[in-house]
This record gives sequence, C-alpha cells and structure tokens, in this order.
Amino acid sequence: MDYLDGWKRTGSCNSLNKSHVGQQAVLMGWVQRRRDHGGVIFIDLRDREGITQVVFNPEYAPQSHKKAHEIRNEYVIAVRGKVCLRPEGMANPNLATGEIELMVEEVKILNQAKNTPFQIEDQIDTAEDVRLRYRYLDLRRPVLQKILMLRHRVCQQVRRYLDQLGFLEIETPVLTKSTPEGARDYLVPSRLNPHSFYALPQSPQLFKQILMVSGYDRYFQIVKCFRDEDLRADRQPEFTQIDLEMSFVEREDVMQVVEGMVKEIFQREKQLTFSNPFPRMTYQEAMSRYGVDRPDTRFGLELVDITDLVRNSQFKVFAEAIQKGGQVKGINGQGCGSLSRSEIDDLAKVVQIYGAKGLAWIKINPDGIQSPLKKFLSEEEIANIKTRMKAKVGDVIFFVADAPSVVAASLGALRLTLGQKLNLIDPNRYDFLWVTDFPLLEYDSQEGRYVAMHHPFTAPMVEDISLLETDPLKVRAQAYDLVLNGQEIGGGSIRIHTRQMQAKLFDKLGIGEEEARQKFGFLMDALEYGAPPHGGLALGLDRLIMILAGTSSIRDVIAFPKTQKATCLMTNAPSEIRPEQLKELRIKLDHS
RNA sequence: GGGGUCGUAGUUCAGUUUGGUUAGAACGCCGGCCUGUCACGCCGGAGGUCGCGAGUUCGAGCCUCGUCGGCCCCGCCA
Repeated sequence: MDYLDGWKRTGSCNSLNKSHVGQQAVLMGWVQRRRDHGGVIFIDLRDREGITQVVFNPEYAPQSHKKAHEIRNEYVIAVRGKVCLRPEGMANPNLATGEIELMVEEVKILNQAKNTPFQIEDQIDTAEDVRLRYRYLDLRRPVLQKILMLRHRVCQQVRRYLDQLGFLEIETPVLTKSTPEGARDYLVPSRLNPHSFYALPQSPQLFKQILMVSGYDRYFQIVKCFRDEDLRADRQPEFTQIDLEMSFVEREDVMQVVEGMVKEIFQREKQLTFSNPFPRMTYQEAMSRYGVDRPDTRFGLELVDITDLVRNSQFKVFAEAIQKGGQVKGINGQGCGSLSRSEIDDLAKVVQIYGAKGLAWIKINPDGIQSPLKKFLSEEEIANIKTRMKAKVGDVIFFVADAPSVVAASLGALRLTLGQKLNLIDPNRYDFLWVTDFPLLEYDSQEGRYVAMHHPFTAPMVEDISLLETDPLKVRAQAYDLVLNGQEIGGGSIRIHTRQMQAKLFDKLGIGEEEARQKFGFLMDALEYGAPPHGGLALGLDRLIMILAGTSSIRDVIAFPKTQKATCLMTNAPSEIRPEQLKELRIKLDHS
C-alpha cells in the first residue's frame, strides 16, 4: 500500500474532457470496475462527481500495469498520467468524460477494500436492512450522493434567501424542558440533578418566540427536532425543520416570505417558475372537497355530499348513518366501469382501514345501472345521485355513510388510491396550496378536553375571540399550512403575544393556572415584558427534499436514518449502558 | 396497542402447495486465458446456522407453536 507522498489531485473524476487532451492529470477515487483484457486493463475510477476511465497499458507503463493486477473493486487508488482522446469509435456517450481516458504512468494503492455486500451502483435490489447496516457503502452510491448534495444546495439557498431578508440564524438548546401537549418527548436524565430530566425539543417553538420578545425581529434555524412517536415512510424520530419567526407581522407577511423561498428553491432545482401566488383553500373547504387538510390538487375525483338526497332512503345503511348525525358522501370514479368485482372489493378494504363499515357503489353501464343498492334505492334517488355526481356511462360511484370524520378519512384515502389506480397523478407536476382558517381547538374525547389543533400558542382570529366562551370549536386560528402534492411540508401561525390571551387559552385547554406557571411560566412572564406581535412557520426539510428528489422514503434523504423500530442498524443504537452510568444518574431499571 | 407482508449462498430469488437421496439459479467473488473494453468475453472453482428456539415425525427449508428482525399501514405524530 502506498502513501500520498505529496500527490495532489488535479481535479475530480468528472473534471476532464477533450480540452485537456495532452495534459498531465492526477485523479484519486474508488475503483468502480476493473476490466482486464490480459494485455490492457481498464479501470473506471469514481468519486462523488463522476467516473473517468483510466488505462493501464503494458507497453506504455509496465510497472503500473503489473500493479493493476492486484486492484479490486472499491480499492482507493491514485493515478497520474496523460489525458488522451479515446481511439476512433471508442468514446462512451454514457459518460460525461467518455471522450477521453487517462493513460496511467504511475499508480498508488491508497487502501484496499473487502468485497462489498452489495454493488456500489444506483440500480441495486438489496434489502434495506443490509443497506442500513453498511450505510457507509450505501451512501457511496451516486443516487444517494446526489440527494445529499441536493439537500446541501437547498440549505445553502435557504440561508442566502433568509439572510438577504434580514433573518438571523440563532441556535436554541437541544437539552431543554419537557412540556405537556404535543408529541411524546425524548428524555435525557440529568446527572447533576438526580431524578430530573431534560427533553429534546419537539421544535424550538418557545425559544423562537422568546427571541422575538428579545427584539431579534427575524430568526431562522435549520434545526433537528425530536418526537418519540411511531415511524412511517415519511416520519423519523429526529427530523429537520427550516424554522423561522418574524416580529410585527400578520399572516400574509409570513406566507409571502415562505412562498418566495420555496419558489426560489423550485426555480433553481426544477427550473420551474410559479408566477402566480400559491392557491389558497380554507380547512373547511379542503375537508369537504378532499376529505383531508392537505389535499393533492393534481387530480379531481372530489368528494360530493349526497346526504340530503338519501336522508329518507329505504336503504337503511344511509338513512341510519344520517340519523345518528353522520353523512353520506361519494366519489365518482370516472372510467372505473372496467374494474372487476375483486378490484372493487379491494377498494372496500381501503375505506375499512379508516373505520368505514363498507363501500357502496353504483356502476353506470350502457344498459342501466348495476349496484348492490339497486333494490333499496328509488328510481328518483338514483337519478338524483347520478345528476349530483355527474356520472356517465362507464363510471362507478362510490359511497361511504358514517360520521363525518370517518367519511372524510376513508373517502380521502379512497380518492388517493383511485387517483393512482387511474393514473391521474402527473409526477412532474408540483401543486402548492396554502390551507388556512384551521380550527383553533378540537375536542379530544379520550382525554375529555379541548386540545390545540396546531399548538397552544397559536392566536385565534380576532373576529372569533368572543366565540371562545360560547362555541370554542368554531374559533378559527391564525394558522396556515403549506401543502405540496398532498404532503404537508410546512405549518405556522401568528402567535399569542399577550399574557391574558395565553392564560385564556391554557384555561380552555384544561391547563390550570398552577400547571401553566410550572410548565410555561417563563413564556407567560416574557409576554408581560413587551412582546411584539409575531408569527412564523416551520418547513419540513426532509419531506421537501423527498419531493424534490422524487423518493418515497424519508430514509433516502437522511444520511443516517433509523429503522421503523427507531434503531440505527449501523451503530446499533439504542443500546444497553454500563451499570455505573445508571448509578451516576440514580436510575434503576424496571425489568418486569 | 392493532392489521398486512417478508426472512434460504456475499446479493436477489426459486424450492414450501404434496415433508423424503447431495438445497438450486442468476449476479457477485476466486483462479486461468484474453491488448480496446465500458453489464468485456471464454473456461474452471469455492461459497449455506434455510433468522432463532421448541414441538410433531422414522425423517422438517417445507407442518405447528413461540420468538427476533426488515418494510407498509391504522392508532399515535400540539
């Protein structure tokens, strides 16, 4: 094995082209592949920028050619030689450097490599647990390197953009205070304060509000947040937010800043220009038309309410659901007429996951309708439904009758399934949407109290404040979510900035005065010392990168992600610790 | 907490329906040959705790029970 001995790279493995022919060059990188022809040996040399073919010729450089025999895949080598035009007809159009090659004069083997458990290339079929165990090899694959480079560019652009607008990047603590509400906290025991625990932040929410009180005016941070909840394809226990907060602003001001930032990112990364403001939709409208608060507006198949048409229907499933305060809504599956009975059964399984008891359907055939409901519905009812649903021959109308929340969730999910099945979703389209006018509170029947829909520091709409006493669920929040292609990529609000209003909210949430003082005393106090009106937003960086990279797993955009059981297969975290460590922390384990 | 799915050479899989001799294939790897390949080619070879543990059986990769792990989903994620 060899040392660098003062060698310096003249460029990356993507740096050489026709214009360098005749020059000397030094390249270093990993061996992608070796092709030994008995005489001449070719090696594809790879670094994060690209690949260059280097050539070992027994006549040109006998010593190096001999040494090339012992080189294997993923060896780390350095080569010095002359840049040559490839012989006539030998150029490789698939390679950026394909017109040239490096005729090696001297080679250094900088390190050897064992056989890797999988090939270091984009197209592999390897199980994800193997990839995660050898994440350092997985990350060597160009497809992942490109994503992390994309992530870097986006972060740099966010910093430039916000800096230009006068935002200050200020760090907030990672060891902080556990607070009620929201997700489960990750806890860290305090050695110096036995029996006490820090919590890792679910977000820097309170610190950024305090910074506004302190007069920093405009803050941002690209920051890790921690939530000890179950994982999903788009959820990790530690994830990154682009977090920002502004003073002396209203909703429009925050939305404008964020919109401008996102537009710049898409301009640069996707060469897409959004000349108009992002569309807006109220929460109410989103729920009623799409069944979710983050609608994918790239396709139709909207939900249609037919409750009034079937209120007195002979079909008991409909009538009884309505009687219990529920509703009946439908989706016109345009062109679903070709679906088989078993495919429709599969669709029924989709809605059942969300609590629907079944999926009713009416198929519009050329010779009339086909439906399990046919004998329960009158001619008039069917005609009315067909008109309301704008159904024509070849369509299938699907219905769910249940409580409004079940109808929304199940039909919202069915809509997405149908959109995919019918190929209605254009993957090259990027539909942004602001969802506004969220309810401030929702009722948690399990806990028997109101909980904040966004968080307890969100300001109510000024004109709704009086409703707090009379009809709390009707109070709208000064909150806004940014939705992209049916994914929530950001959310924010104008915050409460007076102690009185904050106290009122805590009261509504069933947080007593004593508890409020204990958990949020510092915030309450701070609000009494001249807190300016302020508001902000946080964007989910990981999800944004997922969409930009076109990947369906959040693990593809995080260098060292965790498994669904929140473990790291590379380091084997979390792990047991030494008894002395526990003793220092005055912690005893319960092995029951 | 619940539902689904997967686990067999380094990797991806077949074999499980119907238990039965020595568990196969491809890619990768190793060796030999080959001076213009770029998925190089040709010849040869090595490589297995069938996730783990019990059980049924004359006999288990295959059947039963348990357990561990990966992935997707519901709940959860202010």
